[in-house]
Parts: sequence; C-alpha cells; structure tokens
Amino acid sequence: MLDPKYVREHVETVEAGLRSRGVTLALQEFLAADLARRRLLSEVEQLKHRRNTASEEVGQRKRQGRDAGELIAEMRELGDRIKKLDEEVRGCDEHIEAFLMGLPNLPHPSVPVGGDSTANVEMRRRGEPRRFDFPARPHWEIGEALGLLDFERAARMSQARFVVLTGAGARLERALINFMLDLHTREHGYTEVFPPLLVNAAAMTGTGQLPKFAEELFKTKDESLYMIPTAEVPVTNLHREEILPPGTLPLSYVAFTPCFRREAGSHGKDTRGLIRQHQFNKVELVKLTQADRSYEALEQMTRDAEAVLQRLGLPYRVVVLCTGDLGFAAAKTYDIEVWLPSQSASPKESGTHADAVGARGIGGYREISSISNCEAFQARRADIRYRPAPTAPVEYVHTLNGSGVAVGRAWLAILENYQEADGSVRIPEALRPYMDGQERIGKP
RNA sequence: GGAGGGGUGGCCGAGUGGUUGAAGGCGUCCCGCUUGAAACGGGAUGACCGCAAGGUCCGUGGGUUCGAAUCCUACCCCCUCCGCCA
Repeated sequence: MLDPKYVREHVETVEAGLRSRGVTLALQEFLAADLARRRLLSEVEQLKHRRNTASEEVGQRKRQGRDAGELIAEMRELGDRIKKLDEEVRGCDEHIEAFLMGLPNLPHPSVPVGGDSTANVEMRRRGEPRRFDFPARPHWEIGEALGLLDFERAARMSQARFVVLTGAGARLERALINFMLDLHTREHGYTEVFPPLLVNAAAMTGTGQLPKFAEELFKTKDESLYMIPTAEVPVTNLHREEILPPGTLPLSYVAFTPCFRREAGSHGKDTRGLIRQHQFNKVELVKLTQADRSYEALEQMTRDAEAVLQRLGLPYRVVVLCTGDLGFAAAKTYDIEVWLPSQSASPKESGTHADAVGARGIGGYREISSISNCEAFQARRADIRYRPAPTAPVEYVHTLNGSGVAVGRAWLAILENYQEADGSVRIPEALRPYMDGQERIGKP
C-alpha cells in the first residue's frame, strides 16, 4: 500500500508513477473521499470531546448526589449523532482502503520507463553459452529418455502442469535444494526457515497477492486458507504486526518450499516441460531492512542469487525490469535469466539474445530468479515496523524478496546445458557432493 | 471430536460501569551517587490520526448505556485434560 499522506501531498508524482506502470487513473476519487473523511473526522472528534467532558461531569454530579438528568438527556441526542458520523467515517475509510489496496507500488527513479519486457535493460552477462556439436534436445526429451520425469502419469493422478520426478531426477531436485540452502546459510548469512504452506487471507493481503490476484491462488474450501504461491508470503509475514527493537535489522531469511499457482491466463503458454507448473519448488530469499539500506540489500541479494548459477556453471544474464514489467508490490526488480538451448527467441525477448546460437534452435535466456525491493509497500500492509534507535519513533521496514533460485528451472537448465551427445547428463561439480559423488546421469 | 480455562502496554500482571491510556513489577532511556561498574535514588518511557486543540485503541465485530477494559452477544485465537493421530 502507498502511504496515504504521501499520495495526498504528491498527487502528480503518484499519477505519473502509476502511468509509467500502465495504470491510468485519476486520484480524484481518492482525494474526494480523503477530504470528506477528514471533514467528518474533525466534526465527530469535537462531538466526542464534548461527550467526554460531559461524561466526566455526570460522574462528578452523581458522586455528589446532584441531579444529572438534564445533561444525560442532552447526551443521548449527541450519542446518536456521533454514532451516525462514525458510520460515515467508517464508510470513507473502507472506500479509501479498498482504493489504495488496489494500487501497485511506485517505481524507483532508477527503473527504466517502458511498457513491456522489451524495454527491460540488460545489466550484465556471465558465462558463455555452450556451442553444441550435436543437436541439443529440450529437457523433457532428455528427462523422459533417462527416466527422470513423467508428465503422463502425473496428469493421470493429478492434472496437466504437474510432474513426477523419479530416481536420479528426484534426487537431483533434492540435491539442488540442499545445495542452495547450504550456500545461502553458510556463505551468505541467511537464516533457514520452514514456514506453513497454507496461509490466511491477511498474510496474502500483506504481501500483495490479495485482494487483486485471487484467481492466481489455490484456496482450500472449508478453511479459508490459501496455498502459498511463493515462500515470500509466509516469510515476509513472519514479523507482521511487530515493532522490531533497535539492532534487529537487517533480517535475512532463506526458505525452501513448494509453491502453488493456478496459472490462470497462461493457457497455451509453456505447455511442454517443466517451465510452468502448478506446483514447483523454490528456494526463496527474504530480507527486512532499514528504510535507508534497502537498495544496497537489493544489490547484495542479487549477487547472492547469481552465486547459485555461477557455482552451477550456468550462463545467465541480469536484467532490470522496466516500469511496465514490474510486479504489483515491487519498486525495483532484477531478473536473472538462465541460458537455455531449447528456448527459441520469442519476439518479446529478441534482439538481446539472438547471438546465443546453439546447434539446434537459437537458444535464449529465461527467467530463473526475480529479486525485488518492495520498500515499505508490504510493510505497510503487513504492519511491520522497527525502532531505529532506543528513543526514536517507529518506521516501516523495507522488505525484499528474491528467488535463490527456482529449483525446477535450475533442474531443467542443468539437463539442457549439461547434456551429452549420448543422451546422458553431466552433473556440475558443485552438486556432486549432494549426489554421492555421482558425475553423470546415464541410462538406467 | 468431548470438557474446562483464558486473551489488558516491549514482557509479566492488577482492574469496583464514571480523571484507568490503564495500578504494580520487569525491561529500556536519561540524570544523580561512584575512579568505573554493580547496587541504590530520582525522572522518563505505547501505537495510530492531527499543525494543534483534541480524538481513537484493553483479541475482532455487533449490542446495552448519558458513559464500557469492566455488562450482553457472535466470531477468532491460545492454553489444560480426555479421545484420536503422523
């Protein structure tokens, strides 16, 4: 949520910021409701003041055995008036709140302006895309041939966009999870968390999934709990409604969880393979920082996520998302995109990676991690504050989250990048300790 | 699932329908004493809205009342015992 006071005082800036994100709306509605609310409030507060002093007077008279009937009669009328005004104020509050809850965050000034992903700006590339001297195959072909994954059986017991991993495939998944958790906890200073996978509506509202994006979530029928679409939700909400004492920040958490997404509106997109599933594993990074430290934390978190790909020897690039491509809660986002030989250059992404050419298909970069600074947007919704110094007034924390990284996409990136002409897959050095030293996955 | 108990400030904990935003304690901060520290003494110490005056907040919502932390009601959450269970 945006700061109502800031919105009131910077209407033009806010409208411009929203416009750059593709949200065109006038704040007229908000300003009117806000003004009405403040008028009503000052009126009702005056009445309440009178009621308070009169109540005191009644008490005094009664104690002295004097009559208070007249005053009481007068107050009865006042009480009705107050009740009515209170209701009107509440109406305004709800209106204002509903309006603000539907607004996305404002982009940071450093974010490039643009309408869609073609305006994203590449920051850097690491690693050379491999040149294959044989026809490189997509991961679903490699995986099925090696008996690592099974979409058919998954669909039979579940639905499309689910998968069963078996044997070395399941093990590779587990190895990746452990590798990432160990890296972030041992070397990057994150505290490991294993949170609930079902959360209530308040938590979803805190991070911004609700009220606007309910159609993306799986929801339980009888309890009103939602399955998390990312660990960002429970982990960011870890400190909801808290005031963190001085010296607590920054807090850095890493969580491995499954994630569940309806993928409504993605029909026909990425239908083959592991890229887009209803259920997938992710290692998520979350930081809570002081308000003046969040942008250095964003850079650090991006480096922490990049380290995963570097250790795995996967080529990638980092892009900064333009205003039009930002997520709802984010003020600034870096995407890390891994190079996949199976990806064809979609029109949206062309121009920046067409030079990465494999033996078959052109190959392309595909998102494997997204790292965002939400500033105080989520903290305001989830009411997460801190005290900068023992006697200082409280402030909202800044929240950041980023994948460190998406496990399923790392899994398929390894299959595609480490495939051999004979159909086997080499295991990156960094993962071998997690695979009992196994160097290669071959035909069983 | 059955029976009972309870939700008050950063924490513990009092609270008769009328100076209780809330005693007392702990913690924290400032001052004094001290070479320093501890101990001790004094003072301060919630959040939200508001320029301020002032208003709001005792799990949440509704109700009774001139007036509710205190009475009624619905809901949520926590705890204990029994049953069941990974």
